[in-house]
Amino acid sequence: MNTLGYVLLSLLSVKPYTGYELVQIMQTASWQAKHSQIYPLLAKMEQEELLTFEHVEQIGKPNKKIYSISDKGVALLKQWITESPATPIIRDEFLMKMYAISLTDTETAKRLVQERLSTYKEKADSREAAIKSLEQENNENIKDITSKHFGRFIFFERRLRLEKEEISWCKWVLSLLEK
Amino acid sequence: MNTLGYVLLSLLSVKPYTGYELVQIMQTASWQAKHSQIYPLLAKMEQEELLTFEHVEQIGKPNKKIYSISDKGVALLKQWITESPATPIIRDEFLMKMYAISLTDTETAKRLVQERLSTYKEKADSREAAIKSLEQENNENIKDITSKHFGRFIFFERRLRLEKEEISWCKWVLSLLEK
DNA sequence: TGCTGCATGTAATGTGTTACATGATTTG
DNA sequence: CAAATCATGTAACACATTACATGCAGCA
Repeated sequence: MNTLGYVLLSLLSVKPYTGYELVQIMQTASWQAKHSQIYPLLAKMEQEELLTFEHVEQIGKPNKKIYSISDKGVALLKQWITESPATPIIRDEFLMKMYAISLTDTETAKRLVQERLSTYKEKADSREAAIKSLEQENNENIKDITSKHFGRFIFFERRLRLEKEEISWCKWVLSLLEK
Repeated sequence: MNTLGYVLLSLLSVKPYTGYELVQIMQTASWQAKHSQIYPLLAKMEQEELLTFEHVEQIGKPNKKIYSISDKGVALLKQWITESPATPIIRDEFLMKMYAISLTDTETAKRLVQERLSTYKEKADSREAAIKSLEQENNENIKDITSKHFGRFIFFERRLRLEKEEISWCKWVLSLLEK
């Protein structure tokens, strides 16, 4: 089992999802993968009895498979969580462009930072909405580790803070570029 | 040419480096790569005349090749910078573990967050040192885009802010776990 | 009528990691 | 005396992306 497998287990530990949904969720999470990687892996994990799936026939839409984590999957996931994580991998093209930004003119620099700012404003907005709905849907105390939603709460909060930080950095750089 | 190639060009646009040094720099940058990927690519880029290298014989140490960016390389890099960057890729095992943290006990959770906190404290410290030395080595105004060091300055600053944010989030989570 | 969303899957290709290989010098 | 640092390189393997493939519904 590779890390992606454990990531899928983590997501499915909250509730059952289709492969299609997992792709969407991962886009705004801290691990990305394309459907071509996810579908075969889900099938493999189902064969290894870490997951089960339910076939759902639909009208007007393609049929789907809803995957759930098994007891064996939960046990494996629990064990993985306790192990020390590998150092995060970041591949940020934009930031590498900033590294050599003096090669370009101020206008291009401003445009790039402005684009980045807009992107992250949108991201932060939808993240805030996600946190709010998580809070509203659960009257219980999600700020307690015993809550089923605690993990997602601190996770979303982490991502939101990153996004806000990005926005504040962009504004700071723009102010330097205005001079 | 793939993105890694452009990343190497970005780093070499500041000053010449050996492949070995590039690996070290990239570890704390926003793109990581192993030497097994870098050495063949540098050779290929040299053949395409984007880079030149100087053979340096050493005593007591292995000989080395110091790579410099060529005019052709600079032109290609400039063009790349102006293009809209791809969305960043994040693979953060730790955060994905946090997603499912309620499966584990409070002590394990604390340990994981504490480890993360320590790692990022160290990172932030060395980052601060790097910024200070960049400021001190250059009396000129590095906060101006015309400065050759402006790019690295805003880049380092970005990374430092991320690292500080991580520390503050860790402390926040630990405070929630203490309850 | 062409595009997007829903939903799954495979094949070919490209990128990245681990392992193999070498060898002197310094540090614990 | 073992491990780490410097320094480069290749080969095998694992992981990830792009492209190919299908098909209905709703929207502009």
